[in-house]
Amino acid sequence: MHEVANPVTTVETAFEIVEYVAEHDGAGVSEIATDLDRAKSTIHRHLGTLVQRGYLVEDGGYSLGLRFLDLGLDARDGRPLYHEAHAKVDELAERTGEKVWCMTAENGRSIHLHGASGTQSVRTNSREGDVGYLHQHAAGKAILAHRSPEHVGDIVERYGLPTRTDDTITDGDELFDHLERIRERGYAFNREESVPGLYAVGAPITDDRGVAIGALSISGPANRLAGETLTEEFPELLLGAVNEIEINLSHG
Amino acid sequence: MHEVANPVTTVETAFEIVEYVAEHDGAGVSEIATDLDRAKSTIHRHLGTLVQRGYLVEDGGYSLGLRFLDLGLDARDGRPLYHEAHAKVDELAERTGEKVWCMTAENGRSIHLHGASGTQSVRTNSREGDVGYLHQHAAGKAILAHRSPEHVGDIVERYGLPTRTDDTITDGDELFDHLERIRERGYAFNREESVPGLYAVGAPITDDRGVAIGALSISGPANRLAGETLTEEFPELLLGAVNEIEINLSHG
DNA sequence: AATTCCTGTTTCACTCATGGGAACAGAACT
DNA sequence: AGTTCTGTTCCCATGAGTGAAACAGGAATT
Repeated sequence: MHEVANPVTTVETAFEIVEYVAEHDGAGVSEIATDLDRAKSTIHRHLGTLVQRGYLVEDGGYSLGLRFLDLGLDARDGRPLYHEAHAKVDELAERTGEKVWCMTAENGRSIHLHGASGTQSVRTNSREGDVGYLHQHAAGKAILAHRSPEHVGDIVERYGLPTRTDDTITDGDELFDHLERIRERGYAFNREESVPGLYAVGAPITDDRGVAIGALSISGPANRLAGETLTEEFPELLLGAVNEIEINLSHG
Repeated sequence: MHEVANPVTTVETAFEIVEYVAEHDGAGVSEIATDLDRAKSTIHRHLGTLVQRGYLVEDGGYSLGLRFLDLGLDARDGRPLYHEAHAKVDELAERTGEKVWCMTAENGRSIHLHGASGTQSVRTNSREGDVGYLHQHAAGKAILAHRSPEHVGDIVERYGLPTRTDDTITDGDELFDHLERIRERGYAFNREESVPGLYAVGAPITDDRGVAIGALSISGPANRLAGETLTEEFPELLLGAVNEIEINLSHG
């Protein structure tokens, strides 16, 4: 997994602070110092520099600055996948009435790129930009199935297989078995592996070399995604959409 | 403007690198090193740590990581203004057919929070998350008009009054005159001060104490935003929308 | 095929900046 | 007035970031 030899520790603490503020909006110097186990003076100085650059704002407690929004949208808009998948995701959501996501992978984690809700979509607590684990959902497994075994092994080694429900895959061998079948089948299922009562289908978006660069998924309540809807109708819709996206990406 | 005494310089260089990559997508170690005038080894080590944390990705050249998207959307969703203004902006765009923006200020700079296009909107190159100068547009001036003169003075001192068109305000006294009139009038105009041929109206969104926390603006081609449309109709629409937003913010 | 000129990588001293401790001030509450 | 938080500032020691140089690998040149 190519560990970094000498990380710049000062930068790491800076981002630890940023990430702490992200999770504890409105935190103050003392609170951050005690929770991160650093001297108040250290935190104070870091906060000052981060504020000056616009990455944090202070208003009786520190919060994330909108500087991140600029960079974040820049990052998103830099991915052709986002642009190509956007309309297709919306279309699938309208057609199926369910929740549809375009996801991608980065650093061995899954990232929600764009989602659309149909008329009867379940309300999940997922949000664009959310970071998750690839082995926990249909889209992520579809991606893993189309990556090299070494790559998958590295990811498992790096993050483990954290559990979310009783049905989350927690065993490495089991995961590889799943991926094998997903590769043969062409798409992945998720039966309550991430959220109880939630089923999903996911299909990979691959590049010219057959490596997955992302995936689309349709998810909904288990009772509605039953029988041929789950095993025939939705997979077919996904494969059609995915195919179009792949063509547009290799373009044109 | 409360300068930071001792900035953490290592963190500053880290963000210099991040910002460089944002503007030069796909840049490499050598390029960054020469342009930022640092040793290659330094850049190399910084890039490594930033990649490991997910803030950059490497794929034959470095790019912004989607980690920023997560933080950026977090920052955006943390602002009540964004949520309250969202629907109103969409509504105004549909009703007027023009481009409507909700903007806010941070660190003395303007930030595009949410925009909506009407049926005949001009295509501007503005994007959500974009950072700009407050004195250059209607929304920004509306905000400045409802901030303390000292605060405005600090901002002018910090960033100057950069020009964009022949009509951009470049003189401090002139700016304060404008703000005076905007304060009396209740809304601001922008006649080709940011983009040639583009007119706009902006109205401030203030808190309980009368301090501006953001603004709405409607912009369109000068020929269409003429006469009473600019001076009567749109200001009235804006003031109505702004008023509702203010009520919801102080809530409720 | 050999050479050149790019990359990116690694190593290693040196120095400077980071980090922590402690002293300080100001607010909020008792 | 006293207590206990908060955030701020100073300063010193040390540990970490920086840069120079040497290195390796690839691409494009000859």
